[in-house]
Amino acid sequence: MTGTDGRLARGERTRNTVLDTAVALASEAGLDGLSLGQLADRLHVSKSGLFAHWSSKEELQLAAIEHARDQWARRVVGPALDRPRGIRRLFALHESRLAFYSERVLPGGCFFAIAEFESAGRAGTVPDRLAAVLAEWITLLERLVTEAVELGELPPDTVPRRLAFEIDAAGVAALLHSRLLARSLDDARQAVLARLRGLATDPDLLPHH
Amino acid sequence: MTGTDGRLARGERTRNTVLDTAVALASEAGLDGLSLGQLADRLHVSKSGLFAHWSSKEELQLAAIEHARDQWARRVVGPALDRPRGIRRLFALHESRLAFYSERVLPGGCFFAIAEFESAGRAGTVPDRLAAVLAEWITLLERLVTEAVELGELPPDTVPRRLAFEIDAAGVAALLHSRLLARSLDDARQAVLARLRGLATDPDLLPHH
DNA sequence: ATATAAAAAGAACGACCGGTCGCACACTTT
DNA sequence: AAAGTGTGCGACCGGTCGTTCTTTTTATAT
Repeated sequence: MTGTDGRLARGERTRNTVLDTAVALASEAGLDGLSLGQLADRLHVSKSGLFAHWSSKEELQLAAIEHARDQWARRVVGPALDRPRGIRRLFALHESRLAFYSERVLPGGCFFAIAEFESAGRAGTVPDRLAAVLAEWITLLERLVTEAVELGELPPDTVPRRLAFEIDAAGVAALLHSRLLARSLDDARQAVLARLRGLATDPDLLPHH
Repeated sequence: MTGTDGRLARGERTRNTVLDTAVALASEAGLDGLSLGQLADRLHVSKSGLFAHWSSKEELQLAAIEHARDQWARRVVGPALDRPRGIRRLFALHESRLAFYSERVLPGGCFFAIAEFESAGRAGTVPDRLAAVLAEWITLLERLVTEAVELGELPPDTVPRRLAFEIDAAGVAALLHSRLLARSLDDARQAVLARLRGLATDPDLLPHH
């Protein structure tokens, strides 16, 4: 009987554990600041043991990106997609993003934000992949805006790209200031809520406060 | 006759040159990522020569913060304060910030943004000083909003803290995405312009597009 | 039981990190 | 002229970085 090789299963489990910690550490120090020595120490593992699973730091970084993307899809995008299409789903996405920050799922707040800042202007496989994931996120926001327009919940002259930018901006700033300005997460929620209620053809689809 | 010690003058000149480059490098790699070796190489100077002016990397980091703050005050805040008080000055501040980014004054875009991300959640003299400078910036934005309200150019029920947050958020997101999304700077301008024109008692005080 | 292959440890590498030291030069003060 | 001070260099320190190589442990397959 084959199919469940305990060795492979153990490796898979190890990889997952390592990537969990790697994403958490990188959310604080960035993908560059992430050090294999510190990562190994945190996991009570030898540094060379990591090379049994990834052949270089860059490969581990790329794996961490995919891991963080999965986490984001599961914890932020997933719950929003449970809501009905349109303006409610759009706002729910913004709210679950803010919840991800306020629940401190990652100690640094957000893996992608610091990674994007860090790799701005640089070239390479890692920045390329990060750019692709970011484009995915912006496209998702734009698509939800477009759907709300098509459903008649937002006015037809809405510019999806700009509204998506505005909503994302609130999230980015909330994260950046969350350590310093206590109310930044609440400000980000209220700002987008007020903006969407101002635009919505039926504001009652959204919470009142 | 005293007052012009050639040695002191030379030192002052050197310090300024070093800090210019330090701020530029730190805008890309962050204050942590800033390496004394790379900084010295870029300036065609020996590493130990840097220690003739600052006793540790942390002191150089603190000096770089003050240098970047001066630069920001001169190139962003100063021009805006030439405009008449009120909503025009408020929007001018946003515009000169975006100009600072689009002119690529710093190769990384903004010294403070990456420094703030990097030092989020950490303790120490450097994060403390960065927090103080950020608070200064937010306070300035809030004050300009408040002035516009007092002049009757914005409605009396305006919440200065929230509007300041919204304007800052557009700037932060514009910077973060400027490397990837070509129109992010224009989006940030249009978003704030539309928002302020929507609120203003006299929209003609602001540009039309 | 034994062969096999994945997982992990351990030691060592060259490069770079922030930092220290002594020394030389330029300039001012006495 | 001598002493003192600001500036800057080159050599070097202990430590950490990513990486490589060899060896040992662990679990499956035969």
